[in-house]
Amino acid sequence: MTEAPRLDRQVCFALYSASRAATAVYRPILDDLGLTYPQYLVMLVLWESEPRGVKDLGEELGLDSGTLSPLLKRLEALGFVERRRSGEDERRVAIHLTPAGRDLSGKATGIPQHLADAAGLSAEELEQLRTTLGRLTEALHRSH
Amino acid sequence: MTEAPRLDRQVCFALYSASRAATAVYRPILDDLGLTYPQYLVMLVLWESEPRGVKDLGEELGLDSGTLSPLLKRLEALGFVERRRSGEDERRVAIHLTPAGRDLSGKATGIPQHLADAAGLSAEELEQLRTTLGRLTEALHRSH
DNA sequence: CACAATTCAGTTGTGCACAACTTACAGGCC
DNA sequence: GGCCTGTAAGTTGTGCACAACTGAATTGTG
Repeated sequence: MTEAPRLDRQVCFALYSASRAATAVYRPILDDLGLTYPQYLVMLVLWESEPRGVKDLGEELGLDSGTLSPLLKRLEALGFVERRRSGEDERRVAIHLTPAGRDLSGKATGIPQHLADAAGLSAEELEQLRTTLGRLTEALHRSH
Repeated sequence: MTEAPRLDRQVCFALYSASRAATAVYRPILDDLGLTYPQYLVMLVLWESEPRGVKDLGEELGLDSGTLSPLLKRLEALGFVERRRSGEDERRVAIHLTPAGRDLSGKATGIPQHLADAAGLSAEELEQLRTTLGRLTEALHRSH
């Protein structure tokens, strides 16, 4: 009696749906800044500390150069970052914020609150969700 | 004192990371079946009941025809589904399973267990996570 | 019946993800 | 020094997501 798994019982589908729904909530807000969601993530990392190498960004976000290289070119075309070959190590490209990129940080301040407002969950629930997801992601990465 | 949001405090990033980590766990398993993760989701829906229209599938999965049309063509090329124009309503395309598509269901039986094993969470935690994510997705959709 | 509005699937274009590969550079080893 | 191994970033190709649009078929309304 082999039974096909059911869609509505899959944690994986719940994650996939929730993730897409969350970026959909962010999309119109980020549109105002001229950013996509992955570009916003890169900016978040840079706002914490810069310059950063491509590999460095990749480790922070779990993305490889195949995703980041073109994304960073687009951010550079938008005038938010600058890519400079490192002098010490010619292999490395240091990603610097431009003044416009730094300014964007202020406009992005209230963005996470939008998600919290739209989420329909209490602050504790959101906090617990974040923690659980963190543990889950860790475990999934360790598993292969 | 406008402070830039921090990456590691964002529920949205936690969702995004966990979702990608989960599909990464599924990827090698689904490779054996010849499916991508979104293709697997479509098959899950069809295994529950078929034939289904494109719009019908889209509502179930939260995907539009722009995503589904080419995906279904690939599933047809793989020999797992057949697309037939409906007789009653010539606008509609009914997606039928082929025998090969039906057979695949058996091979997919154990897949969700892999995620559960890799998750490092108890059954209750997984169940609670699924429920919370469901509520979150609902609320996010309602919010716009 | 006529025809306007709606619905369904598909197409086009952009931007991720990710695998596989390439190129350029760095550092160690003989 | 010459070579070998490893590493950083970039390129290519495939497959989603999703917005915007197209074209065909159906439904609603006068």
